[in-house]
Amino acid sequence: MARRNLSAHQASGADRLLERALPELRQASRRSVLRHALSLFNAEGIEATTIDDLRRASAQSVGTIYHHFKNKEGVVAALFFVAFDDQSQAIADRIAGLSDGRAVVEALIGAYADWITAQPECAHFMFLAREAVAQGPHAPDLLQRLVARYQPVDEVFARAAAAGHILPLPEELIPSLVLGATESYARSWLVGRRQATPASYAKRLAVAAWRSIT
Amino acid sequence: MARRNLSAHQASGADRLLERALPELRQASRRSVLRHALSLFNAEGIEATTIDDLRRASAQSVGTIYHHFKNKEGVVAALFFVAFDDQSQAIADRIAGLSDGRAVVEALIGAYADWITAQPECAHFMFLAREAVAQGPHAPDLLQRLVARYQPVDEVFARAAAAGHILPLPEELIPSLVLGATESYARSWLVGRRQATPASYAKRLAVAAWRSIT
Amino acid sequence: MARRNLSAHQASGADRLLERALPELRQASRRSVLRHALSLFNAEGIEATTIDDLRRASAQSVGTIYHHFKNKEGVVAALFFVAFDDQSQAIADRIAGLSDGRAVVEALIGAYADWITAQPECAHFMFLAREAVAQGPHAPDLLQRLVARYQPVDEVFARAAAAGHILPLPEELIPSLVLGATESYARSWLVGRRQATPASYAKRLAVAAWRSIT
Amino acid sequence: MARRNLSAHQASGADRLLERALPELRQASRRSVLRHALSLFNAEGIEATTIDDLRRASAQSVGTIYHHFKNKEGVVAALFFVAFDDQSQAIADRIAGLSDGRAVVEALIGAYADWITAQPECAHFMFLAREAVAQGPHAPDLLQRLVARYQPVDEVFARAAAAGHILPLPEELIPSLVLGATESYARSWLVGRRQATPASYAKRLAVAAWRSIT
DNA sequence: GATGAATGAGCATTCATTCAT
DNA sequence: CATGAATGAATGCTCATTCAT
Repeated sequence: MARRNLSAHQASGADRLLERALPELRQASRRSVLRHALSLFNAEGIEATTIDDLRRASAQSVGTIYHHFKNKEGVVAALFFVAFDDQSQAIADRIAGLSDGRAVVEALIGAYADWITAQPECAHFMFLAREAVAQGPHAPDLLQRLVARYQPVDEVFARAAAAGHILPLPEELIPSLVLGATESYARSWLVGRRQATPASYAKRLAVAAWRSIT
Repeated sequence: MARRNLSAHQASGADRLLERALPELRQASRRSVLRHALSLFNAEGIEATTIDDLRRASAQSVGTIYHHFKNKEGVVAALFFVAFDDQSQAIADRIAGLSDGRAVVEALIGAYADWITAQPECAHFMFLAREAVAQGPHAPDLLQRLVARYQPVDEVFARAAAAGHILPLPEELIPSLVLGATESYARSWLVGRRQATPASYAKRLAVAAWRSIT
Repeated sequence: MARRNLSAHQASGADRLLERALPELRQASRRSVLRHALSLFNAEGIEATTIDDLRRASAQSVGTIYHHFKNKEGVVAALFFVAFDDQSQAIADRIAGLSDGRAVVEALIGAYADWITAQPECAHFMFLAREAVAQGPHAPDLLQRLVARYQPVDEVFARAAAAGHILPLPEELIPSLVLGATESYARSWLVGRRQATPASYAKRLAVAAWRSIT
Repeated sequence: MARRNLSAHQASGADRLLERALPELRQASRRSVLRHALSLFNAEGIEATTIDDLRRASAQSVGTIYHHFKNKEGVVAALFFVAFDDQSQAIADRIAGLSDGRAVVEALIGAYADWITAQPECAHFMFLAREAVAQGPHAPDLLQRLVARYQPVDEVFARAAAAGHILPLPEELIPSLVLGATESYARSWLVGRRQATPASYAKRLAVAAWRSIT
């Protein structure tokens, strides 16, 4: 059951992320639960991590966990959205102002690869939790955020396609062509099957993505 | 909990696959368990499916399931390898005799997309079970089969790289560049987020893959 | 879990009763808790109603509930005695001044049936809570009030028995003979198994009660 | 919470009843659970009795209890219906062949009072569990059995009413007039508020019942 | 007095696995 | 070989109550 221990050397990455997301002092117990949930979910798997594991690791009471998150599913969702939103922000920051297709592809893949490399714990957890969140009661939240994240990208691509700068591809195929390879490599790296960081391949992945749609 | 019902119109696909893999008459009970396990794992999730669900659906006794598969993990692994091997065979059949890089990419992606389209239940289950198998006691089996499957492909790519027909890319990056987009699209289609079959995009995915490494 | 909804058309009955019992302005929060406790206890059952349900419905804080009622058992007891006392008053009003056995039976059954018909919510709750109160720390309170309520009736019956107007029955049997049928019918009506109100049968029940002891 | 301990001197009554109902050797574990459930439910209350109490008292495993009864609610229902059916049989035996209204009233009240006196544990539990069963998933079972039990009685009363031997009373009022007093006294006796057994008053209760409807 | 965050013992129930028949 | 009754550790979750602010 145990996966590669991602927490040792990058703990501070996730810590900083959580402090960014939950800055208030009164959120300390909330943050403690999420911080340790991240490690445990990654190390043991989501289903294999019990509320009691969470309680013990975060030094909070069961009641407090349920008070803040309502549910085990609520802990998963809260953590997922904290990570998702941070990732979205990183992407938005890098894309802001760009209108050239190629530049957007580079920015998107760069931001994605860099964020995953900087936040391997969160990134790994996002792959773990994604399907559960997409099938759970927070599915609408996820959908709305996905639309918001990719809207600027979609618009640039639409204009690039209209201008003939990229191939006239079916719309539902483009996301896979652009991000499929990066996601695939990131996934492999996160589970320890690859050595070099996604960030180190960002350029090549961006070039390949651009070539695959032009 | 329930995912898109994959079984209705393609039941015969998985049925035929299982008959190919377990042809003997005495394997009928084994086959029945695997057949219904496939549906249940896809519909409810692997962890959410209980041995008792399996017993009820397959009309076998608990004892029989344990006799054939040793434990629940054994059912998952058996089903996974039946599907994996069938997929490997489909790929091997299509690649056999090819030595041109481009032709191999087309064959590989074509075989992969076609197989997934023909066996959506098995394909979906493979995505569900992959991490569990890769972490479980059958990890070595999986590794060995992966090596065997991709050895011919790797050799062709190595020669193509040496001949300068493809870019001199890091070896660990190539699988993601070649199959990442296809896998990404297949995953989305299998959970119902895409309409057109992977098979229908096989050509375009192959072209994109080839362009991304040349 | 849900019982027949008693609250819709008779809400005002219980509201008036509570205003009679807790007239002071500062009792508003107390009254609000009791008002909503009545509905919830009837709808969900006493044990199934949580303090948090009470808090939400009454728009009070947990602390306030505990301040006023000490604990959950205290809410039950307070509500029970408010209802009990109102019912006792209705009976006392109707019996006052009567000394004839038959007239007392008619008055008692009439008052009882009328009160239950006018206060179905309170009456239903009294059946729900009675055993709990009789076994709890407020048992002496209940006993004392029961004695006080039935003392005038008992005296009239004792004189009637001495005068030979009613049968020489064992004392412990009389309450059941007089009120058993009315209580039985009221119980059935309150849970929705009978259509006509207890009040509409009060006359017949009184006649039957009188005949059963003469 | 604790009620009067009914079990000490009458244990054998309930034991015999359960052996009548579950005679098979293989039912031993089932019977043990029901036997101890009866005592615990009566002593502590149904809601206050935990599955773990049942497990400990009956010396069975949790799994066995759930295997046999599915639920805590299932234990309650099983016990209720064993008692109910035994009571129904006692009534049916006494009523069989009677066609005279008065004789039927006497037989019904006699059988009822005698059974309660002989089976105070079961009788007490029936009062405890009745509403829960009537509201739960076994409500239809209860309804059907009630109809079956009282059908012969209803027919005799209908003929007696047609012949003018009893008053032309509303049908929904009759059960309360006939059994209300007996039920009321039995209830009081079972919780220890009365000394003399229901059986010892059966005659008087029957006379009173008959007078109340004629 | 009023508030509501925090507590943690306790509960019903599940389920993979065993093993006597 | 096949069966399915029996097991009991483990789990997610509830909820009455407390108490610092």
